[in-house]
Amino acid sequence: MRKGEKTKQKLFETAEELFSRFDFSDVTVDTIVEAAGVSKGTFYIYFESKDALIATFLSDYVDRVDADYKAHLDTLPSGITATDMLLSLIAKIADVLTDAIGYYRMSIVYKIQLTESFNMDAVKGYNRKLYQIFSDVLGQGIERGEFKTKLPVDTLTKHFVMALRGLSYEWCIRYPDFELKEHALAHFLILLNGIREAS
Amino acid sequence: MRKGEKTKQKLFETAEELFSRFDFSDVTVDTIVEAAGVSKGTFYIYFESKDALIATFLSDYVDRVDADYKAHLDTLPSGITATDMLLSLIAKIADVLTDAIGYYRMSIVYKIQLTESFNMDAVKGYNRKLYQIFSDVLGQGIERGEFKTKLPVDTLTKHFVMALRGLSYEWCIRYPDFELKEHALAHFLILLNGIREAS
Amino acid sequence: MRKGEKTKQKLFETAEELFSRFDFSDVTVDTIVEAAGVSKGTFYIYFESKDALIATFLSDYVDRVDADYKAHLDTLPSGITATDMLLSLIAKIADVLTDAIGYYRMSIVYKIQLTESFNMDAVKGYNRKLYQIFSDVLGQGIERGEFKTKLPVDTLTKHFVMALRGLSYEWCIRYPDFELKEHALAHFLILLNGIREAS
Amino acid sequence: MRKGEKTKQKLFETAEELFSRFDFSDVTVDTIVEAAGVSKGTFYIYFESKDALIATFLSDYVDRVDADYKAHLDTLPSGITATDMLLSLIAKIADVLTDAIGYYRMSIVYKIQLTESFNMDAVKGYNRKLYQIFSDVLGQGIERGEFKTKLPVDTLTKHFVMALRGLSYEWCIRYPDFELKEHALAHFLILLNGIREAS
DNA sequence: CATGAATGAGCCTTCATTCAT
DNA sequence: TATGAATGAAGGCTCATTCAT
Repeated sequence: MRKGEKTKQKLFETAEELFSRFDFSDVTVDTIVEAAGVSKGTFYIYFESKDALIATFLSDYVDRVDADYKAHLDTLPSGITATDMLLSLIAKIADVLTDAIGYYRMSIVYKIQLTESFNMDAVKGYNRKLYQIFSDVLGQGIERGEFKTKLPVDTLTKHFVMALRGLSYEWCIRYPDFELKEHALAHFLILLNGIREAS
Repeated sequence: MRKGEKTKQKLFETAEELFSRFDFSDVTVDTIVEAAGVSKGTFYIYFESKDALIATFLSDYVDRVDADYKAHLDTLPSGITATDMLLSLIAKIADVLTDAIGYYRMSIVYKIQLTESFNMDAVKGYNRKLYQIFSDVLGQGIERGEFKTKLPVDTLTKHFVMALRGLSYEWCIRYPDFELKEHALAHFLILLNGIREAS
Repeated sequence: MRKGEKTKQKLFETAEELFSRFDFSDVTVDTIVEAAGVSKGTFYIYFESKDALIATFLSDYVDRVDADYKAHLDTLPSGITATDMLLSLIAKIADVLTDAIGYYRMSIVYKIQLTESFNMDAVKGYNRKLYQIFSDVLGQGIERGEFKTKLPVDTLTKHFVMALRGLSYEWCIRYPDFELKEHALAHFLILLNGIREAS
Repeated sequence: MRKGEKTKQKLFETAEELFSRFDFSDVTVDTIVEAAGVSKGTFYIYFESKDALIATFLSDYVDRVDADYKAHLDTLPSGITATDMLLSLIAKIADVLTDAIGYYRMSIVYKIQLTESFNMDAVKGYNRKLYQIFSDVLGQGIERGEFKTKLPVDTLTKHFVMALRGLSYEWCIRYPDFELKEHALAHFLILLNGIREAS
């Protein structure tokens, strides 16, 4: 727990910082250890390989972001409609992506998900917290009769999360010519409209 | 002109085959020439660089696919509703992606779009043929009063194409646990529902 | 004598042009044949190798330049002193180097002489025409009692030609901060002063 | 720090040895590491690139040689004439070139100076130690009235250093048919003669 | 005479990983 | 725990030369 833990943490934080600025393949083990001020051998004491480090990094990442979204939802007044909750959540997500994460970091996450090398179940799994959040809100909307669609909640959830992903992806590849928040809100208005009446 | 063209084609086809199975960065020039049965020097007679080959590959790719979609639309009976046209197109696209292209190849295309190294304007541009196709169909739907939304056609088009991209992306990263066609049809039903009434 | 000779000449002239602008090693056989508009195979019909071409090129070169100097000397009035003849020759040489040949081409010649790969006897041999010219002029100066030095003519010649070479070399490596003509005349004034009296 | 330094030195010395026998472009990194008995990767730990190695090599080189000349001059008795000092220096230089450096290594230095790729200012600059040495001696000669020329010291210095360069160059390209020491002394006698009287 | 497709050794460089200390 | 020297396979690319047509 002493020195070793500290060294590992320093390495990890240094890597995080570098990953947020450069492509994974452009961040070499040399770069990391030099920036962290430790030797190359030390790196391999704490991480089995460069890939293992990347996997850990991404897992951590997603956890933090999701916790942020959950916290936001908890701040909303209880009397609000499901539609407004959802739109508020979308706005929040757009803000986080735009301001806190940045298109570059997001691009990396998307790219990594397309690569088989890493086990990214934590990130893309249906069990991710974000799914739970969407599911909760949509469930409330249905219960209250706000959404009359006959589709089951978990199906709806999948569609909505997927739409979010589509928007984010679009933002990444069109950056900086794509206003994420504006497009996202417009898009979800269509979707919400689509589930308001029984289909 | 005979032999040379043949060799170039052999190289290209070999590369295509390898690209469909491995990551671009995992397909080396050495791999290609060995598989094609020619020398390394020969490769550089026909392709300026590895990157140039990749760019050509992707460009070719998108062209073929879009032409396929256009052809499909032309086979539909003229009396069909815009909604049905669109759903038929979606079904066709899902089939093409699933059967002809394959999730791996598609992953590559998505990944490459997240990389700045290549000029993939041809692929991601709003002027891609696919946009035109969606735009045409949606325009007809509005003219005929089938879609009462007040959103302008080109805005709608962008949303629909984006949704398609979101679906495809999801399919790529969930493969093989994601029924593209089924999800896509369901998703577009929501979207179509969302634009049927004036919002 | 027909077509073949023409092709060889075209190749040679193209090469000459390229050699005057780029380093030998930067002029590839590909460059030459492309510029000459012939195929690579053709090149090897007329020249045994790239090196052989270079050797021919340099030989030709020196011949032309020396003939130029000789011609200049023949235009001088017969009553002129040996000192003035020599200074006039030096001025002429400086002009030719500066205006007709250029420092780049000259650098190449100097460099090639430092390389064993080519047989540059034609260029550096004591039998080069330039030696003869200097020898003639110095001989006249001694006969007329203009130069009282006791050194034999051919020794003097070697010293003078060498001094010329030193000046040219200096010019090459200091270009463009070295006024060749001015320095050369000043330098030869010292040398001429040095052989005017018996030593 | 022990082992590493040793390896770097071994690499450097191996390179030196190879550079003294072959052209820079003929000495490949492969050649060097094989001769040094280390792996290719090791080379790049200690030298940023092949060019960097060459630059270091040449810089080192000139430094050593100049220090040698300076040391020699300091051994001369103080009562000696400037003329004798200079001739002694010339003799020393000729010896060093002939015995310690060798015509091949010298050829390399001359060749490299004709190449723009390297920043050889250290070698060819007027501020090189050798210039200072010549300048000092010539200055003394003028002060003492030994040289009555009206040319300023620094002009004289340039002419003399240039003459030395011309001699060395001649030696390089005529080797082994050129007695450097003998020719150099004879040549400088002419030059010294040329500045003894007011011109 | 001429072509141009094909060769392949060679070049410089990178980088994840190992291991003796 | 930590070091850092050493590795070597791999990468993309060049170019003088050959040879079947």
